Amino acid sequence: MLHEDVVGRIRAILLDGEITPGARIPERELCERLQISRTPLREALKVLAAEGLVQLLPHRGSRAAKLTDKDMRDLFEVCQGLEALAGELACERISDAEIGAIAAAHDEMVRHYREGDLIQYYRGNRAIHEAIVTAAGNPALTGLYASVTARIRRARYVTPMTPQRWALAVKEHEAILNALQRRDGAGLSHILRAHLRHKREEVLQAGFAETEASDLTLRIA
Amino acid sequence: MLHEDVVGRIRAILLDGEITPGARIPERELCERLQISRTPLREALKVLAAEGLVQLLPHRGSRAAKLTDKDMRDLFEVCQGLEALAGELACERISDAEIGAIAAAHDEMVRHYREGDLIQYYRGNRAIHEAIVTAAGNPALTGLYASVTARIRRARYVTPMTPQRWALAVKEHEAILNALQRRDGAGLSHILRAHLRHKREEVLQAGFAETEASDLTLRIA
DNA sequence: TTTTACATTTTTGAATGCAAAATTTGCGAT
DNA sequence: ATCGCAAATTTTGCATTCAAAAATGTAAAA
Repeated sequence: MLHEDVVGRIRAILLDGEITPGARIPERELCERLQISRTPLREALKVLAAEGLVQLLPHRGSRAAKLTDKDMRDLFEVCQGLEALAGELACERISDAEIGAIAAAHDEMVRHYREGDLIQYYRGNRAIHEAIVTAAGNPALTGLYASVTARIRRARYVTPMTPQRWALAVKEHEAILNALQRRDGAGLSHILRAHLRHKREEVLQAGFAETEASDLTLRIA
Repeated sequence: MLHEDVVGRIRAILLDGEITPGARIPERELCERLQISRTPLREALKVLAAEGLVQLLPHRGSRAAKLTDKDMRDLFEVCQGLEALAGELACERISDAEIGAIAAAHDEMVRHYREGDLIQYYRGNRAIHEAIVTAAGNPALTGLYASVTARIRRARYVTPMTPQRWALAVKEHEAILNALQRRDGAGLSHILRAHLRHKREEVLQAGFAETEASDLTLRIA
């Protein structure tokens, strides 16, 4: 009843950016806060280290994993590959109902775009990508995807979203939905790669930042 | 000095099949054998559970993860996707020296094929695939690939290797090397997918087995 | 003879304790 | 005043201990 939650709670703390990348993770403090002893906490930290969210230094405690630019590029590449694979598989297996749900989510996302609501747009965007991965019907793939996106998201970088980029992203999403509806696996795979590549370029251009999100910037994933 | 090894040693025990899939993992026994207390052992088991090699049942201990046919199919699909991605990236980044090393490994593998040495053939085969993934120069990808192949390998299934299949595999490997030498990413990606698909078909046709490897059968990965 | 209820044993999950390593602090010398 | 070194404190890693849950075994009743 204890250990299962602990991993999730610490993961949430890391993803929320409450402990910033590279910062030390104070065992005693977390123990008090979560009202647990060090044993389950340390077990959880080992698990998170295996996931790549935490870095364990022998006799020097654990830190929130600090990702370099190279690490981010690598993760984006893998994310791209996984999404491309998911897209192909999804086209073979997705049901009409699932396509309908994604189409609905897409329309809602486009509405948020028209309203200029970037936060809701990103939320919808993420939901669509996750739905495609889920539609692949491959739990192993879903798990790896979740792990990779978690690491990317944790990086807490910010990127300016220009009107041009935003318009391009929406356009690409139209193509994604279209390919999905035609169940064109190869096509979808191709579009997803381009889509992710564009996103990656934004991110790497922007670099990392510790600043909070302002009007036109937002951490994405 | 303790915990780092423990995960590796237990992983080795699982990969060697010393604890068969589905079997319970006796904590006390392993503690005595590894000469450690339960704390680091349990930490290691949690890590391996996160990797998918171990299954944790609340208040019922841990078991070596039992993979269903579906699980295997899923893992093969992911493996395919990762290798395809690795192939593309490798073609962009691989050095002439690395290509040379892979070509040498390939020639050696073909020699083992000609000699009918299946065990050495598989060893070489695996080395080549790993070299391609490494050549992608993406540690995140390498890590995920290692995790997926470990889970597949651990399944300890056997598959009969017919002369036809073997010949096809070698032929495909010729194509793989060729695409790599031409740095034809798209082509390599395509070939690797087909290659893995064939391998998967063998495996799923054969199903799982607990029997030991005989002359013409061998567990592969 | 079979089944069910209960007590015992075993095993798991978490807390605490202890030794070693690292960081911090304080003191003295230059 | 600053640098260096050593002692003290903190923190980490592992072992041990303790409580709770599950498995097992036994006995009694149908």
